[in-house]
Amino acid sequence: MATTTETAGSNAQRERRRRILDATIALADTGGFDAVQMRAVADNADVALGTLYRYFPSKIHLLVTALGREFERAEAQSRTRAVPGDTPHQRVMHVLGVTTTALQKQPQLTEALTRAFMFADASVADEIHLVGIKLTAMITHAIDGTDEAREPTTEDMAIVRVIGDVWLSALMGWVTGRTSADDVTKSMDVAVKLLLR
Amino acid sequence: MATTTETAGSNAQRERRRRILDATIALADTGGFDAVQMRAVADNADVALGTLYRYFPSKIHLLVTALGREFERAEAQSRTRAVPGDTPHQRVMHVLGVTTTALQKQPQLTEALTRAFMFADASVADEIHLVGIKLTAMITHAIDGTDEAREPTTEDMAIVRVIGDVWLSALMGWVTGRTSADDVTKSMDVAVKLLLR
DNA sequence: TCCAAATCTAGAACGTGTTTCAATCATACC
DNA sequence: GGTATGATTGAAACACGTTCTAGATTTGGA
Repeated sequence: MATTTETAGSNAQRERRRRILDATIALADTGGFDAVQMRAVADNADVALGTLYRYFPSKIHLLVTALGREFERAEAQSRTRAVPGDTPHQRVMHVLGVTTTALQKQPQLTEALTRAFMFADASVADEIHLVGIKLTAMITHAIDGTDEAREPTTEDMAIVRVIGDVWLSALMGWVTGRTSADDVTKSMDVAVKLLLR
Repeated sequence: MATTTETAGSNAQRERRRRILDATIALADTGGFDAVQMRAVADNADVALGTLYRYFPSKIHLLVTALGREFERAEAQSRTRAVPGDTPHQRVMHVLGVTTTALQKQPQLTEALTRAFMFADASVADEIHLVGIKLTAMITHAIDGTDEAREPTTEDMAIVRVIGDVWLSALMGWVTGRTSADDVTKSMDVAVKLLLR
């Protein structure tokens, strides 16, 4: 793999970067989007405010990058095992259900990361794209069900895109307190039923 | 109709409210979300900052209310005529196409209103709900195609919900500069094809 | 018409994201 | 080892959403 942002720079720099992202996640987990204050992140990560801004040009970049790291972790884990369920619908719902449950356990963190994702503009396109790829991989893997990666068809990809859209929208409703976590699962179920038939 | 927020208060108050919303739209149309600064809105509407906050408790409330007003206008207009097209798919795409074209002509305004919608939390639930109702009405009317309103089936409503979700997601990609307006139309087309078959 | 209550105004002030700057520190190269 | 270059620090300053206050104005009822 080519040298990416994660592995660039000196040891000390990689350490700083890790501390910053750890502090970000910790603060987000405690108090959500509003608790991720740049001064607090800098303090907790033991770097100066200016340094924080040298590593991440905005709060949104910071949070979306943190989201990418979490997503990467989740997707890597999901990749290791086959998804239970007899039909694509069941398997997709299984993955979505597991994920939703996980998100429910850390509502503040979910709120912070989702808000950042929604607010991100073109300057964060790369990080957003990474998240999209990971999500697509997870759902495609679920439709497939096997350990082996298969080349998804055009229709598969379209379906996955729509599922991702519905998911984001449902998540948005949940993190903004307009709907319940149950509603997320329900609307996913309806959408998946419509799409995988 | 019961006395709603729009018609409550004295003449002078209704006038102030209208001036505020007009100033909001004008600023949004010029410079998008960032240009809608509370001090600028107050100045342009000839009210004090404190008064602005008495009418709308936050910038998000202000923008989402303005969005509701615009949506109401659009839906009222769409209600007056039958939608052209021979199939539900064609008719829905016609409505979405017309709407997307309209939004493209005022990209800054679209950006401001969409961002506000995405950022809105539970305290704006009423205004959000109004927008949802209007959108649902427009798409249901398009599926139907006739002048007469028909009671939508459960499946209709589910489909309309999913279409709305995909639309929001596509719009989000567009207003944040990650995708083109063409992409919006394309992804709507794919989603509608998947759903209305 | 007059008064009490509500509303409006002008402006200061606060919090947090972001920028800037001078001084200090670390690193790489001679 | 010495030095140039870049990174880091600490702190101040700015922008904009939001809150607050004291006084002026408007409104609605007696």
